[in-house]
Amino acid sequence: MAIQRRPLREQIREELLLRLDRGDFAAGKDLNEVALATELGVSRTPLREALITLAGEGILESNQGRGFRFAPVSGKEFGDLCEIVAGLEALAVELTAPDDLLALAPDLLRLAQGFPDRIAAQQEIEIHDDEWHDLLLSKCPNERLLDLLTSVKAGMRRYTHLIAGEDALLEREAEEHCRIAEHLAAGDIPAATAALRDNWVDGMERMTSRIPGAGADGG
Amino acid sequence: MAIQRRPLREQIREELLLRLDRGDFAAGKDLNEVALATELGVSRTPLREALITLAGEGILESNQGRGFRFAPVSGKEFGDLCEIVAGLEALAVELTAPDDLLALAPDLLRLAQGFPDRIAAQQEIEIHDDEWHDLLLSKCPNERLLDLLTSVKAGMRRYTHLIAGEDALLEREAEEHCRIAEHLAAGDIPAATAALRDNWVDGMERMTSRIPGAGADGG
DNA sequence: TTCCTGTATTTTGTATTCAGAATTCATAAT
DNA sequence: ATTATGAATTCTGAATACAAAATACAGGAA
Repeated sequence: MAIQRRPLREQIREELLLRLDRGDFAAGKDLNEVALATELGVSRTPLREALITLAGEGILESNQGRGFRFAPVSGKEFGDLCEIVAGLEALAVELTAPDDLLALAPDLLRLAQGFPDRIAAQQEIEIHDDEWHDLLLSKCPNERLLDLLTSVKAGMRRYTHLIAGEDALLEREAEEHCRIAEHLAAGDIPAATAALRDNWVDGMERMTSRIPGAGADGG
Repeated sequence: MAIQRRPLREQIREELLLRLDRGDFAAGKDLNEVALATELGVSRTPLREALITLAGEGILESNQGRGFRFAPVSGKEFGDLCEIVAGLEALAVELTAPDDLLALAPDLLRLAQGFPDRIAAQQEIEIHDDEWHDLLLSKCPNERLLDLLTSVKAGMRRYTHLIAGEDALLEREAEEHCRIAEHLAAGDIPAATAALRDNWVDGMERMTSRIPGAGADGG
């Protein structure tokens, strides 16, 4: 048995992200530290440490004297995040050895084609999507870049919930993944990164229409 | 008088970054929380909050039961960071309105040409360099991207100290800035971003030779 | 002498306490 | 009726207290 000793703040952070994924938190509403700490069975200290970490990642925002809250969704911010992730993922692909990309291509194609049934649960679809992107990046040697991507993507999750469950959009996503994989299989990395950027830009456009207060500051 | 009420953790974070810039901390050595807190005149609580924030930014690393330490320099990590900043800055330029870049070009050129005297203090030169890059990015509308850049750059500062004070290298830096500004003045944004990437790649190469344990993991 | 082991000390990680700010609610004045 | 004012309450931000882990050190055995 592998005994793991990890700081509470990390475990709490993960639990909070999980709950955010489940949509447990109302965006824009200040969250109560004592209530949350009690619920989690920890004291306020490690909870606050986790909250501060999440604030540093841009997932929460903090206001002096008023505590923390999950940042309200905003079309502008989602667009900003998409641009960033698009740029970073493209960079990660460019930094990956061409041979590795070539080796990865078949698996990526298979994964994209085996997109889960449209009936499948939202969560499952999102996990599948994440898996595809993780596989794509798996051979990138720049560890800091991968960390950064993970962090930025965590801040996007609450947006991707809004899109899930739309058949046409999912089909389009799978199709785009296939195209990217095909470019990689053909050894055409510039085309692949361009398609990858398009994938995120498309995602942004798909989303902005259904974000309350899209384009504007949101609130 | 503008009354400022900011959380201690933020002020402490800035102070720690300042001290890091001054080279007060021995990299790789665990830092003592009680001693540091006493020195700063605060309790351990907000200090630890600042440390956790810095750890989230990759500037510190934390080990269970052993506290925090400034991550030891490593050629590999510096290279990773350069690639990231190069990619992000190039992205920021691409996202800036061409008109804004055109308007910015003369100021950028002037600033690059007026590079401080080689006799000037290290710190002054670094500030000047930062100013140039800040001006370059000043019209980028993607706020999250700018935040991210600030954070990543903060983690690089302890590396840039190692290079300062080398005449030839500084001259080269100024020269590259001029070239980028000229591309922008000519409205050739792709050439400018390419030169910008080169600027960072060059910076990486300039540095790796003088980082202890360059290329390898550094330790 | 060197290496191991057990104890003392130091230092971190977490809980609790305290002080002050923000919010809420009630009351009074316009 | 509405708005302003002030007290009471709630909650955050920071300090202190406590427990457990890590380190340092001393003593003993090989």
